[in-house]
Amino acid sequence: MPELPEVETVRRGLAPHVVGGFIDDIQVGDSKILQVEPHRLIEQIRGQKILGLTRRGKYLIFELERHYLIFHFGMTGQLTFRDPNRSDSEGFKRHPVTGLQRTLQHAPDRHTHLQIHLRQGGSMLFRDIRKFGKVFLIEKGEVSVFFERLGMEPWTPDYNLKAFLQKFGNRKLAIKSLLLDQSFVAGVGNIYADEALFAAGIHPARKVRSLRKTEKESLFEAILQVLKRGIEHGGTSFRDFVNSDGDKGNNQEELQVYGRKGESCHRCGTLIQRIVISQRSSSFCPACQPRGGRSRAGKAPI
DNA sequence: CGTTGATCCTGGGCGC
DNA sequence: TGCGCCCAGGATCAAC
Repeated sequence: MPELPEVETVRRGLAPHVVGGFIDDIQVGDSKILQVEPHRLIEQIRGQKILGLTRRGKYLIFELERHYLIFHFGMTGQLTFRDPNRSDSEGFKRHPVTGLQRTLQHAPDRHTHLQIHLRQGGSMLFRDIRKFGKVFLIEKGEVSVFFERLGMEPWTPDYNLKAFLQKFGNRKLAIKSLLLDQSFVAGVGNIYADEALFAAGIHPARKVRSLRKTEKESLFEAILQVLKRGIEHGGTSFRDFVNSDGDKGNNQEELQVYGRKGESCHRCGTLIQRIVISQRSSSFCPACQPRGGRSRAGKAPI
């Protein structure tokens, strides 16, 4: 579940290796993940210079001369840099405690669906076990249409309290579902949605229309806070996430509720519960995030 | 229009 | 030990 902090972690790790470089050979494994004809992709990007590497929500964007090459990691997508001057690690390593499947720099395997070799040496490997990831190639002029349905981007002028409050409307769905909607705030997924709701003291099943203004304001800040912490800790490696070096992040150690069902709340000791909202698991502290809300909006704990 | 549910996919964990 | 079953879920699309 690479969300905004994980994609940003990959972006930061990859940029120094690839920006300014030229694309040489391209190898395609399972073309299912490609949203462009394989031969067209190869034709169009071979020889192109990588002018920049940016991010929008959960999308990683390579700026080429005439195109944008765009990655979405889905559930298990990994984009790593393979340095020819470093040796590959042998297969995959299992973390002794977390059981996390991990690897440092690795050679392509059966889950590696795209290899982009660079002229100066080195290559980018896109690996995706569940193949929910996608690779797009679009003309530069198409970029605004491509992202037109994406919502506010954190840390840009678009992400402001006034716009945030307006997006709520008088809707009936659960706040958790709204947070997962990429047309609301771009980049928030299941992990950071649960973490933000905990930080704001809001029960995930609360209806959007029932939230007080003070609660919405808390959530506005909480989203920024949990995303920032996620980036600072190199992303959350709950299962498959690895950074551009093939190494895991550290933010899983910082999680307050996600994946902590049955464990004690770090803030009050109550056991963390898990419920399902719109087919998605939601973890929360029943004491810190009361179903009926609070008499006064809780300030972010931690 | 708003909202929910099915769908894609594979590995891991569990029960028997 | 091995098999079958179920779960995880981002985005999209169909259906209510």
